[in-house]
Amino acid sequence: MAKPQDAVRYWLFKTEPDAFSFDDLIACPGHTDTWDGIRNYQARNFMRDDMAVGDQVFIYHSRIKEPAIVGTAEITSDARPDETALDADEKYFDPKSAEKGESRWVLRDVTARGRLASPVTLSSLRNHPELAELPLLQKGQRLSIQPVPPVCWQYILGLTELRPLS
DNA sequence: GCCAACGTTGGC
DNA sequence: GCCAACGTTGGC
Repeated sequence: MAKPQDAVRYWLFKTEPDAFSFDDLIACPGHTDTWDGIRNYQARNFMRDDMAVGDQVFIYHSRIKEPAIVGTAEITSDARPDETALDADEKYFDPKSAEKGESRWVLRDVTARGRLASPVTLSSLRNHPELAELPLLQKGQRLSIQPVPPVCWQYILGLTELRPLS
């Protein structure tokens, strides 16, 4: 019997598609890119401490007319320092990290795995009492990286077809 | 574009 | 260490 810490975990990553969309991730070599720019301690701690290679991720498009989960991805690297925090030309430059010469933020590689046949919108998620525990649906939450309870992961995948990428 | 919710900063 | 001011997020 697998120990709990060996279990695959599930996550939800938000992104604003105008800045970086699921299709942008797919367009990367090997469907893989670094998930950088996380500048919130709780989100960082999830990424640094609680994820493992092989964990599964919903990619969620935020700040658009119909926010929605659009695809899945997989964590494909360990955490490493997010050096974009040290570069004053970067959007997510962090003066405090630069001052120390050491980034306090981390990133991981993420690889796109499958596209949802139809996006599962935020408003549709709210229609399912089975998803009451999903952090995304809690009032006032705005973490860009959130855990997804395994039961919710399975339930959401049951709402539409997942088409694996070649 | 508005604004509620929430996180961070910095003076004291 | 408190907390007011400020900045950001993200649904609507």
